[in-house]
Amino acid sequence: MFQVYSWPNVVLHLDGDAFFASVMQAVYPSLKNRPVVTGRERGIATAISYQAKKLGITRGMRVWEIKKRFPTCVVVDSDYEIYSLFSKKMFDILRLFTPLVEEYSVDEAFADIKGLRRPLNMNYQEIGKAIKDKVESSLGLTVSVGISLTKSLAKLASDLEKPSGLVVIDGLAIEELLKKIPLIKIWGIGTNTSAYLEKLGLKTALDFAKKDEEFVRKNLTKPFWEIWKELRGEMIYQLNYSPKNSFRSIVRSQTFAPATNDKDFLWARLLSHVEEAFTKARSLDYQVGRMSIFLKTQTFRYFHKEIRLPEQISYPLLIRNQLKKTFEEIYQSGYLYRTTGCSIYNFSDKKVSQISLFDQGSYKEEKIKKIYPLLEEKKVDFGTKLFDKKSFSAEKKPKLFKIPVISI
DNA sequence: TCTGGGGTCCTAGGACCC
DNA sequence: TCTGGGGTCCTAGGACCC
Repeated sequence: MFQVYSWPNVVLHLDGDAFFASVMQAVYPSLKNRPVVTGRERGIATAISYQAKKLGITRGMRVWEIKKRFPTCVVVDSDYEIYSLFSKKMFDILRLFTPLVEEYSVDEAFADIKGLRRPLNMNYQEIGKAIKDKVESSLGLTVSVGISLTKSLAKLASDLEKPSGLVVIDGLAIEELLKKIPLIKIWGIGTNTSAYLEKLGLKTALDFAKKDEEFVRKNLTKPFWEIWKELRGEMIYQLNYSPKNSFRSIVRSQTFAPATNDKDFLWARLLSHVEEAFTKARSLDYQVGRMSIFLKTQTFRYFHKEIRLPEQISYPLLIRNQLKKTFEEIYQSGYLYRTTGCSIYNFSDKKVSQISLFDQGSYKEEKIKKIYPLLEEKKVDFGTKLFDKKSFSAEKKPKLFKIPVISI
């Protein structure tokens, strides 16, 4: 049933252990071997060192609660620049062994190590060990490594003996591995699908992998068929070696406490999210083809609507009226809202887009472009109330400033 | 896990057209 | 005016990941 020929493909998964917390411990020796939590600036535990996990601290726990209940725990601000520096070093070390590296996220990478046994004169176990040792000794933190026939299997393997684990699963060992894995632990199967599969009588990854194709096609959609194949040792997910420097969408959102139905407040937050999203788009030289805005209520209802854009744009000022109109459509006074946000997508590259001098919209856009830097500096928001971002705190309601109307 | 913020991909079904 | 059938495009929404 499973792929038994040992190594049709060899995928290595490298995963930093409690990465953000471990980086902090590597950078600040005083934190070594101590319970450490990052995310102080947000008031919520983002990453938790293994020592802190032992105390019972979990992701999302409030910082005040941690300080109160676990006084020995050190809570620090996140430092994404340091994380990304360590991330880069980690990937560079992996590249000493093979150029075929996919940087999957800041703390995870896949590598194709097929065919390296002979040139390195090591078996796959030894190659994994060499990579792991090199990363750990160079960076002063631990990582876990999984090696198997597909990405999905390699990911399960790396997770099996965390922290500082090294697990190699060849074709013959797949069944033993999957036996131990509950459905929810499979990459790509979340709470909904695992609950659904349990209803159909399955419990483990092995139960799922053992089902025949007809069952999978009848009961599940394509993404799960792919996972099913991957678990059986058939490589469906190819590695992607191109650096991640493009986006299909950009989201900016913020949750505040307490929830509110203050319309001016919500509108102002929303506008600043739109500005932020477009600012990032401009920094990438993207023009924006589509966008939507959303509100989430205290009871986790989600209201959102797409805004029709007349053309590809770079500055949201052009569509401020539609924005306002759409906001009015989704805002209902009967709810308390906890989150506002905006999403922009359908990008085109500004450099290659055509700008016609006779095009009314583009002309207006050119004009806006000239005055926009001034506006950004002053945080002018064209006739509505605006919040100074620095004075904004999720805990207390910010002050309102009245800004004069400017027209162009 | 009582829920922060930033992403990706897939699919059903309505609108519209012939 | 009613009717059948099929294709494509688009949007909302679901599910999942780090």
